[in-house]
Amino acid sequence: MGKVTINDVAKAAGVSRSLVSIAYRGVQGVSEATAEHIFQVGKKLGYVPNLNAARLASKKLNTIGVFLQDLHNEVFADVFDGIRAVLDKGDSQVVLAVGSAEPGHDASALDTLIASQVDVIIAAGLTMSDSQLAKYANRTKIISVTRKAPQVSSVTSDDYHGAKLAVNHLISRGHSKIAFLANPQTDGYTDRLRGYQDAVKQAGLKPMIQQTTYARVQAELDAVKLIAKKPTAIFAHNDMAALGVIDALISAGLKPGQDIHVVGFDNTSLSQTPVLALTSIDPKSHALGEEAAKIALNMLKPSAKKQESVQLTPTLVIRSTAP
Amino acid sequence: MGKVTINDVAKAAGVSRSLVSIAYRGVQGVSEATAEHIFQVGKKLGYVPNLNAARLASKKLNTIGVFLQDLHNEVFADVFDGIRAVLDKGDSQVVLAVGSAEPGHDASALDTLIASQVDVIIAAGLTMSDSQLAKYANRTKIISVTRKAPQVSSVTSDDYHGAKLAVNHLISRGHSKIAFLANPQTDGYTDRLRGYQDAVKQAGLKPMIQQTTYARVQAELDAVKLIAKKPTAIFAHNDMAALGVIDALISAGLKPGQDIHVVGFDNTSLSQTPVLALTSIDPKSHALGEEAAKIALNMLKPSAKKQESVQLTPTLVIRSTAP
DNA sequence: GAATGCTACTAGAACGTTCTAGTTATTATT
DNA sequence: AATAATAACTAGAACGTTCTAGTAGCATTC
Repeated sequence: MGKVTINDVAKAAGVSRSLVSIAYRGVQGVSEATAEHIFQVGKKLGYVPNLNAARLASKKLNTIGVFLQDLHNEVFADVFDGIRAVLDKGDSQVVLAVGSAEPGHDASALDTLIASQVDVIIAAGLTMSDSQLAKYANRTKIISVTRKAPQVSSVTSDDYHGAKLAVNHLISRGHSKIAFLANPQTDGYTDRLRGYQDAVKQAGLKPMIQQTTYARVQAELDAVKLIAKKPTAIFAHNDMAALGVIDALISAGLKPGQDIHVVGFDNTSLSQTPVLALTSIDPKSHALGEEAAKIALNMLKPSAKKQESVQLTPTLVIRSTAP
Repeated sequence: MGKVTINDVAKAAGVSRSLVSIAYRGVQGVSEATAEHIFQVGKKLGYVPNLNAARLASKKLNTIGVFLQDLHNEVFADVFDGIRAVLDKGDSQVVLAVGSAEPGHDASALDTLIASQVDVIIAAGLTMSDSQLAKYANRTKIISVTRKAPQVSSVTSDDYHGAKLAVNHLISRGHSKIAFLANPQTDGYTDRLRGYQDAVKQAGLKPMIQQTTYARVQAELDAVKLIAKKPTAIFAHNDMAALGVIDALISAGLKPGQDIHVVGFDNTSLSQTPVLALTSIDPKSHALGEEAAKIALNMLKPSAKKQESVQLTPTLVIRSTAP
C-alpha cells in the first residue's frame, strides 16, 4: 500500500520525472507515444498524482474555493449547480467548504479555504459582518453571492426590486393588510425590507413586520404571531420561511391561497411542487452561480479588475398560494 | 500581497522555523511565553499556514474525505451534520466532494479525494457499481453510507426492515392494493424491494411495482402511471419520490391520506412539515453520519480493523398521509 | 558531583510535485 | 551545406511545511 510517486513511474517508464509530470498535466512537450507509455506504466503501478504536492509546487493551478452557507437550504444547491456548470468546462479545481448554524463558523470555513491556497473564493450566503467580510477581501480575492457587500465583488439578485414585485403583486390583487416575515440574519434583509416598506407606503398602506430567525420551526412560531394580527397576505423573506407560514396557517385551520395569500422568495424546487404551489420571487440562483464562476475565472487572470459586481433582476412566479 | 511563510515568521520572531511549526500545531515543545510571541508576530505579518505544504510534509494529519451524492436531497445534509457533529470535536480535517446527476461523476469525485491524500473516505450515496466500489476499497479506506456494499465498510439503515415497516403499517390499516414506486438507481433499492415483496406476499397480496428514476419530476410522471392502476396506498422509495406521488395525486384531484395513502422513506425535514405531513420511514440519517465518522476516526489508528459495518434500525413515523 | 531526566529549542533532510533553463535530435529554410 | 527552428526530453532547484535527531541548559536524583 506504499504510495506510488511520480519518481516510481519515471523510473519504471525509463523517462525523467519531468516528462511524467508533463504527460499527466496534459501540456505540450511529450510525444503521443511516450505519453501513452507513461500512462500505461502509471496505471499498472496505481499512480495517482499527489494534489497537495502539485498545489504546493505550482503557481498557476487555478484553484477556486467555494463556500456554501447551509446544505439544508436548496438555494445553495442551485447556486452550486450554476458554479459547476461553468467551472466543469475549464481546467480549474474546486475546493469546497460549508457553513453551519454556528455563528463564527463561516469565518473558519473561509480560513480553511485560504489555508488551502485557493486563488479565489466564491462565498454564497455569508453571514459575517460587513467589516469582517471587508477584512477577508483584503487578504484574498472573494466574490460574495446572494449577500451584497460594499467594497467586495458580489453577485446578487436585486432584492429591493424582488420585494417590491412581491408586494405589488399582492396589492394588485386587492390586498390591503400585507405583512412581512423578515429575517435579519439572512442575505438581502435590508433591501427586501426597504422594498416591502416602499411598496406598502406607495400604496398608502400600513407596514406590518414580524422578525424571525433562520430555522423553519422558528419561522412557524413567528408566523403564528403574525397571523394573530390578521393580515390578508404574508410576504416571507424566503421559501423556507414561507413554508413555516404555510405550516402555521394549516395548523390554524386556514387555507393558504384562499384565507391568506403567501409569497416566498427563492423559487426553490420545493415551491414548484404542486402540493405547495408557492408563489415566489425567483432570484435566478442558478444564474447567480454561473455569474460568480465567470467572475472567478476572470479574477484568475493577471489582468483582472480588482472588483466586479453583477446584479440580476428577479422575477415573480405566480402559483396558487397567491394567485 | 506576497505570501507570508513560516520562515518569515521565524525570522521576525527570532526563532527557528521548527519552533513556529510547533507553536502553530499546538503540540508540546514550546514555552507559553514564546508561543504567544510567535503568534503575535505571525498575526502582524498575516501568516496563514499553507495547508498543502502541511499535508505534503505530514504523515499524520488525519484528513477525512467526505463525498455527498446530491445537495438537492436533504438526506445528505442530515448525514453531513452527523459526520460533523463527531468530527468537529477532534483534530481531524475534512475535505469535501459532491456528486451530481452525471453518471461517472462520483468516481471522479472519489479520485479527487484520493489525490488529496485523504486518510479515509466517507462516501454517502454512491451510485457506482459494486465492482467499481470494490476497486476503490482496494486503493483506499472507504466507508459507504446509506449504500450497502459487500467487502466494504458501510453504515446503513436496515432497508429491508424499513420497507416491511412501511408496508405492514399500510396492511394493518386495511389496505390490500399497496403499490411500490421503486428507484433502481438509488441506495437500498434491492433491500427495500425485497422488504416490500415479502411483506405483501406474507399478507397474501399482489405486488404492484412501478420503477422510476432519481428526479422528482420523473417520479411524478411515473406516479401517474401507478395511480392509473388504482392502488389504495403507495409506498415510495424515498421522500423526494413520495413528494412526486403527492404532486401526482393533487394534480389528479385526489387527496393524499384520504383517497390514497402515501408512505415515504428518509424522514427528511420536508416530510415533517404540517403541509406535507408525510408518513415516512426514518433511517436515522444523522446517526448514520455520526457512526460513519466514528468508524472513520477508528480507521485512522494503526490498530484499525480492515472492515467495520454498522446497520441501524429504522423506525416508522406516522403522519397524516398514512395515518 | 556525576549521572539522569526534562524542557526549550534548532539544523537539515524529507515530502512529491512543478518549473526554468537547458541539451539533444530532427526537420525546415536559405 | 550551413543555419535556424522546432520537438522531445532532462537536471536540478524551488514550493512551505513536518519530522528526526540532536544540543544546551537546568533541575533532580543517588
